[in-house]
Amino acid sequence: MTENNCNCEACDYRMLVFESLNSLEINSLCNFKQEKTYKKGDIIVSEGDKIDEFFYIKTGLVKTYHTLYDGREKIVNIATPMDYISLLSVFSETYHKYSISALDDTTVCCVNLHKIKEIIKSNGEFALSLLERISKNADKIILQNLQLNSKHLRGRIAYIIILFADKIYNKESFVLPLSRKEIAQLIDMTTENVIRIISEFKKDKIIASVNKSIKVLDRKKLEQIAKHG
Amino acid sequence: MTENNCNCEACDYRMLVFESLNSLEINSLCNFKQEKTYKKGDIIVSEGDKIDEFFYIKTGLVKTYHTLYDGREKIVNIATPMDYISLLSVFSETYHKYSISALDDTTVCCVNLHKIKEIIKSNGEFALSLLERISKNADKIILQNLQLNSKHLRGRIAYIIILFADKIYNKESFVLPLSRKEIAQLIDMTTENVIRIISEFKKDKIIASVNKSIKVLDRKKLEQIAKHG
DNA sequence: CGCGGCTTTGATGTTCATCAAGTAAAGTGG
DNA sequence: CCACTTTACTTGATGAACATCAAAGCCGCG
Repeated sequence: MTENNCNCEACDYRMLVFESLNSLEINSLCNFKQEKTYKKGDIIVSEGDKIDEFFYIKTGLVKTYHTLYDGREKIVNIATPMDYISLLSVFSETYHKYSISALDDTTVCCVNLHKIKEIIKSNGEFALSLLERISKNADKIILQNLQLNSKHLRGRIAYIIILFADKIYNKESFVLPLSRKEIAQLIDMTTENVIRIISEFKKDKIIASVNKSIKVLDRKKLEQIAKHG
Repeated sequence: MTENNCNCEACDYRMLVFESLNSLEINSLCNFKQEKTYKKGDIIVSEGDKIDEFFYIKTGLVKTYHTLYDGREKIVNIATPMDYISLLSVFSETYHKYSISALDDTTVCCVNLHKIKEIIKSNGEFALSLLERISKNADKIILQNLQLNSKHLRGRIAYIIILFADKIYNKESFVLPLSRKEIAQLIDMTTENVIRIISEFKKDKIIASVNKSIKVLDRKKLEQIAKHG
């Protein structure tokens, strides 16, 4: 991980994240933030770490995951640029309940949490917009998990292929940022079955795939499996 | 459902929910709220309803659930007095994504959402406390689902028996507010298997149970099953 | 008092995890 | 850069966990 600093007032992301802050607030915030860059695979946050920063992704991709008592890891969310990656815990807990690591080279803006809270207290407009964004994020996670759990394995695989194609890459053809094992951890199944089902989809000409590259061939069928599988 | 009004400034729940509001704010809010009472089984909110109120439970018990495309229902949360039952959607969506119904005779305080947002904007202290409470709630739901899904059926049943004993009734002996079918919908399994496993627990003297009453007999064993089952 | 929904138990079948074993790929140290 | 180790990927065979189906008793309610 490396750190560097930047000018918040001129920051491209200001509009997207802190649009309701005025120049004064932005500048006062500027000294309480750090931009950090991580390499693919780097751990950004470990479960149990003290929470004292509020994170959002500027570039890259990260996974949020939780380790169960027996060592199994469950991936809770994949976050893309502009997402607040801290989940909700930041405002309700003192220690992180989830670990976060980089799936790709990633730049994160880390803002002092105490300072953020100060601004929430003094700027209600900002408080509300934060509440809205964080709510949406948590809601998405809850609903997504609910949907996934209601499906058979084939349906889950179809679901996440569509999710990556639509929500993350906006392309019918992309390179999966996750290993088979990580896909398994994301959608609650075994690595073996992830592989088996991807192979089936290939055989059935629903997708094409070499290693981690995926190309959607039969969109309609994939959607049907995602829904009814 | 019946409605009636009450004096917010003298409300017992004020401290717990709106503690950071001053007399002026409370009184201005008072005209924008309604207390409603529901009978066991009544539907409080239906999926698709427009969101224009913010709810919290004063007395009783409710379930929040989502209906899947094929008609199956998944229970997302059981809310007890003082809980905000609107989940997060209230701040991020215009239409409810979940239905809410009363598991018991229930009194709900419904506050005009527009008014709440106004107060959030003008009172940062309130905004922050709301953010904290809502975050905690969503976090609990996410983590609870994650834990449940990582367990076998016996573990799930043990888990929710403990949950009801500890978090809802604070007693080793209680009457389940849910039917077998609803338990199944809460912890993702079939009604038949809920029944089977409860029967097993009875046979093994881990719990005693007649109809919907449950009494924990072997706490240690139950906890062990909840963890490792 | 009969109908529909909830509960219960048993028998059967399917889905999925586990185990095993082998190949390919990707780090690691000399 | 090559042997070496480790980690990821892949396929098949087996068995366990769980859903589904069927059938019957129970209870509340119009």
